Amino acid sequence: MNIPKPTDSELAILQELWKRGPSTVKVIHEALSANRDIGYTTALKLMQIMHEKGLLTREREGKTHIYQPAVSQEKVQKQLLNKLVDTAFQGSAMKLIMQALGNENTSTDELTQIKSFIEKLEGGQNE
Amino acid sequence: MNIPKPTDSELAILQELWKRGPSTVKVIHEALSANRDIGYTTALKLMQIMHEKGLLTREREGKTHIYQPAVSQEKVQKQLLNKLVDTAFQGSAMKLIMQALGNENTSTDELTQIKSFIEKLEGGQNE
DNA sequence: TTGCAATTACGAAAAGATTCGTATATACTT
DNA sequence: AAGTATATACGAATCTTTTCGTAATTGCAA
Repeated sequence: MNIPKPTDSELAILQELWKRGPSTVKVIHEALSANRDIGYTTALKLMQIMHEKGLLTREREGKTHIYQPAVSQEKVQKQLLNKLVDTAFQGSAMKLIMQALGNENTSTDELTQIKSFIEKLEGGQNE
Repeated sequence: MNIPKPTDSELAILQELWKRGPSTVKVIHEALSANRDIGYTTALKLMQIMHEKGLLTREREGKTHIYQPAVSQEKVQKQLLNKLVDTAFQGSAMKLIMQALGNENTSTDELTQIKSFIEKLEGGQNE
């Protein structure tokens, strides 16, 4: 069984949960409010829907619910990345990587990190 | 004035136009039909909307319209990539690149290409 | 010019996402 | 036990995207 692709709002909520760990609607609502105007019940409803969809798990704790991501950050990143590669880069991860490298000024330090990561990959891939 | 972010359907149409060059609705509809069920007037409407939004230009040619992308593929790729970096990778292009590298099996050949691209970047960035 | 086939224009329905108001439930305080 | 504050549940309005049916237009062929 596969998880559905999260919408933009849902992704924002997942980000907060990955960052903060298990949280109440109240906490997430406050976090989202820092970035944009959003009513409490809007946040609540979104999280309820995400729970129905299987994106979040929850547990009762007294009168509130404690929510948690039901999916790992890595898995969702992978999902969104693959989709972008398919729809915008003709399925070529390399094209995407080149664009990403060219886009912003990645620091020389980061470039070095990436390079050594590639070298590690090259080592493992020789068979 | 900035172009709006294309939706998924719109992106699919842009891809066809980038690939094929200026095309009629008929041609694009046929191309899309290869991948999914879509009515002719649906494709037409999408392209009309994209024209209104400024994503496509068009020109009358007898009784039909010839459509063209009004935005470059690279610009749209950049736009979508930046958005993904922001919303899913905490603004870190490096994280995204590492994920992309790890994800699929990029061929050793491609890895080499990427590495030499990085070296070129490093060269230019030392100042 | 009349008729036909292809194309466009338009409007509105359907589906999905986002928003929030109001009602209900819950636990704590007095 | 009653009152209060906080949280949840629910339903509906709104907005965006996708869909397509129907009507109008266009150019060509007879």
